[in-house]
Amino acid sequence: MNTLSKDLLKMRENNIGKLFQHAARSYSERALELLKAKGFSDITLFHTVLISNLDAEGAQITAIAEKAGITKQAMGQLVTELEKKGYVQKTKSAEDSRAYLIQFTERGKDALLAAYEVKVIIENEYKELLGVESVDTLRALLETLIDAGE
Amino acid sequence: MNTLSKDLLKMRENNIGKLFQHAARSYSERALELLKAKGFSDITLFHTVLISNLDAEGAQITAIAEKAGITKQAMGQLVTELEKKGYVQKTKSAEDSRAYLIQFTERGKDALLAAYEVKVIIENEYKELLGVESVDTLRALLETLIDAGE
DNA sequence: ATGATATAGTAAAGCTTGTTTACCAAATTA
DNA sequence: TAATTTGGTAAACAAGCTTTACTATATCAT
Repeated sequence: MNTLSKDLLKMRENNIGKLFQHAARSYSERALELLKAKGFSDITLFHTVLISNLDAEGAQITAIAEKAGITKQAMGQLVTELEKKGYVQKTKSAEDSRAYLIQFTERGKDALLAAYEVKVIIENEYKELLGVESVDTLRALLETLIDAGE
Repeated sequence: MNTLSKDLLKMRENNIGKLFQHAARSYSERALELLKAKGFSDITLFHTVLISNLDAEGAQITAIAEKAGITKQAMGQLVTELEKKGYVQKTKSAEDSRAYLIQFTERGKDALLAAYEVKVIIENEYKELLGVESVDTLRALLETLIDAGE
């Protein structure tokens, strides 16, 4: 069973995992492109990890980190970067003097709104390409797979 | 248009890009788990970039790199690592004395076979979960999206 | 109230998965 | 034969993290 048949080699192509990866990258690149077009060229997708996990009331670093599924150190770094760029602000928490409250600045809110618009644009592009029903199907299938994997 | 409504915040959840990412990670983790169970615990998914882009006849580093879509330096590093682990061998090319021929060792062929089996196992798991037709649909939709993105 | 423990956050080092820049040697082309 | 291209290596750097270790504050048990 050790000889490598040509057939086997041919069948290596197109595993679903790779399709997921390519789709993810394709989405990311498009999203970044659109975000740039809307005037947010200093944000990377790394930054959107924070932006998309912070809510309007603000939250503590540890809480956002947990929600985002990364360490608090990594989130701390993100906060520092986005604070420098003027998207979030960091104030000492009134209730807990160890903690900080991270909140959107006005520019941060603009970015969140833009991110949302980008999402809608891309989904519409998908709908044009595949049809509305197929996009729903795609989403449902992905969700089923992801839920099963946990 | 600057106020952040709760509704908007709610709608941030579940963008398709994230679903792609999660699905990709879920696939990767399962693949690695199965590969480990088959006795290949010293390979990471990074390594499969080489394994899945090398064919039975062997090829030059630059050629594999181009196929894999990474730089030749990165591929060179991969080759070095997998050579150390005994999965590939590197011999001087007869035709071009600048070049090397990278080929699978017996263990490398075993790994390739195992990788193929893993792929089949995961696809069967997906078919059990979603049904055969839906897996085909999923694949077709992903391929359409990816093709359009290029 | 006090000591033990948990939690919020920071700091520094290291890892993975690469890229960029710079280079050498051999091959090809002019 | 000179100029350019190609195969490969080396070293430095970068993104996007994690691990380990630490400080300061808060909470819990006694």
